Amino acid sequence: MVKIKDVANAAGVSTATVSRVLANKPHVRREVHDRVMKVVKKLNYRPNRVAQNLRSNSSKIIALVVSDIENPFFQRVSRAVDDAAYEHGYIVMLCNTDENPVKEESCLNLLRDENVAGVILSPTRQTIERFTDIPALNMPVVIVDRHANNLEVDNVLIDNVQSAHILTSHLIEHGYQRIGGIFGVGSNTGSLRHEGFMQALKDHNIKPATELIKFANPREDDGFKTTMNLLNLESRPDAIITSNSLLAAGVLLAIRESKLTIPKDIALASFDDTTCAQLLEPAMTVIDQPTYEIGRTAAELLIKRIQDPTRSNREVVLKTKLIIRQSCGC
Amino acid sequence: MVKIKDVANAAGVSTATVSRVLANKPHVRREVHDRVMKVVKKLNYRPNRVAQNLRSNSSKIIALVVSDIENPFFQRVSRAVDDAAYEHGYIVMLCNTDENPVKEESCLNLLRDENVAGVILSPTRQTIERFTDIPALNMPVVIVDRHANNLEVDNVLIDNVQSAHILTSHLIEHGYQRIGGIFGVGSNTGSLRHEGFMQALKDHNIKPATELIKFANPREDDGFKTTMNLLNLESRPDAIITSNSLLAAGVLLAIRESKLTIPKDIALASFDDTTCAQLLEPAMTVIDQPTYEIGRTAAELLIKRIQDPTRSNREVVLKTKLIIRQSCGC
DNA sequence: CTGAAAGCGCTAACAT
DNA sequence: ATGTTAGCGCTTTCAG
Repeated sequence: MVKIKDVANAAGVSTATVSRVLANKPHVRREVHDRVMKVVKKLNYRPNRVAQNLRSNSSKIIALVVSDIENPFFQRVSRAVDDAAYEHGYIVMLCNTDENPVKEESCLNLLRDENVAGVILSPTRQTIERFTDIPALNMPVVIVDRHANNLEVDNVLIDNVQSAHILTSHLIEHGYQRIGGIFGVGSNTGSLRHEGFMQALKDHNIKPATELIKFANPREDDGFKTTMNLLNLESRPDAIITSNSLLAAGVLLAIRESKLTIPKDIALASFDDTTCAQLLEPAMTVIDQPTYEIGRTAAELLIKRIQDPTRSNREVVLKTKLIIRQSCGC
Repeated sequence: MVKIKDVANAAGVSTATVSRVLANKPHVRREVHDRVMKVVKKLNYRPNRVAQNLRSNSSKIIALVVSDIENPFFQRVSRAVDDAAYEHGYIVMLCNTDENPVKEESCLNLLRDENVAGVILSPTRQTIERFTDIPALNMPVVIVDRHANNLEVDNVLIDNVQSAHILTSHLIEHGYQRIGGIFGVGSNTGSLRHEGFMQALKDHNIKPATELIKFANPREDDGFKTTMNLLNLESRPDAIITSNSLLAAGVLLAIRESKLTIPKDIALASFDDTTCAQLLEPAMTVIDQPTYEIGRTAAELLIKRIQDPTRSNREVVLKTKLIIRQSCGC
């Protein structure tokens, strides 16, 4: 492993000069600069990032902490974060919290111990509630998926309440009356989307059928079980809305198991436009979130803040889109 | 930021003792041990991992380098790697190469500069061909998806050739004769699966229709375009096999665009059992790879090697499973 | 414009 | 059993 001292010796300068050259600092004679660079190339020297980090207290790693690594939403976000990071010379560390506050905290601590430059966090509900912990992290944080104005962080999100309202209203306006809803339990987005859902019912003077409104672990199997219960009710729903694509998959499976037909017997609409939502027949009506944009924006906000910690905080709200397909009979 | 010296002072011992206590080293009196731990708790001391890394030349970060972060296969693998890493106190860094050797090399170099403990790599084809570079990395490497016996690495893989053979034979044995194939270009698995495909045709005395056998970027849009070409041939295929789920999605879209029906007009079979493959109607016949197992095995092999670098290298071959569904009319 | 030297926070010989 | 001390590889004053 060739180190800065080797380069300095070979170039006949001090390590300080090599360091200056590599950091493109001023006050180095052109001739010396070139000589050093030549040696760097020749020896194939690469600075030890760990030593740089320890000495200068700054790293080129950003972290992405998500609640479910297998949710297509976060997959697309990761891709965007990775792209943006790579463009700026950062690499990304990915952590999965499984919506578990203990795991989340342990993960955040570990990241701080590694002195990462900053983190993009999709916080669990509990974390949101004791939000004051985040400043204690003492590093730049961008929060995705959740409004947090009284905090020294940037955030990027969509209007979950409004989006759920639009999706629900769409169903109502096409004649559905007994609309069931399955929302992610313990997740921020789940409860916000529930809120929009309820509001839409209210705005259309529909009395919510509480037995049709459920919270479930945002995964396929729980979506399935919950739906089976709904379908076995005496008066089953004529439509179901879910707060993410994993739940929707479970609903679909349950509907099929029950030999019902979409949209004739029951309609289905969900958040997140996945490939699968398009491929299904009938294709699914969804709220499309700008997932790639969310990830890229978060990464760029974070990198800007790392470069200028005094920058004012900002909140970026991105627009969603209702994509109307055949799963609700339109 | 409280450091080891603060703990030492508060406990009335030297930093060496604190270090010993924290590392659970022997030769520390019980009483001292307890006193130190109490101070650690009280001050909420957490060792700086960067300093530890620099000094002891060992880190608790493992890296996962994949060719396409959005491929469901790697998503499931990531989850497994993340789970295993977390259990052993490691965190994982995720890098995406887009099957681009330049990006891959830059990424690998960066990881070495960060002194990561080891990397799980799904190498690009080019890298495989100039395989000698990997030892130069000078860190433990586990290769997934590719056999590499003359190299000081562990690897975990499936039998791609055999799996493709099984899938192809299944179609042949159900009467399909003009079988098209779309394989990922530039990817290892793509060419191995192509090989198994060709072998199966040969073993069944079917003359391969070369105009039906294509290599494409393993993504939905290229799967679509390639399929449109195949379907517009004078004598179109009666079945199509793809080497991954992204390509299969494209094929499906193209078949639908062409108003053909699966499996009546054309059959379809693919690698990777995704939720979508199950949800579709007709559901898709696939080769199911044990993705979670692959990721977990890779992570465990890596961690074992990190802990014992002298361990002999090994290759783990995991079994795949043919899942027969309705997309090929059985 | 360049070099000498201190030190980031920690671990591991080597003493005692 | 515990303390002293010398670095890990780098950046950054401070002198010159």
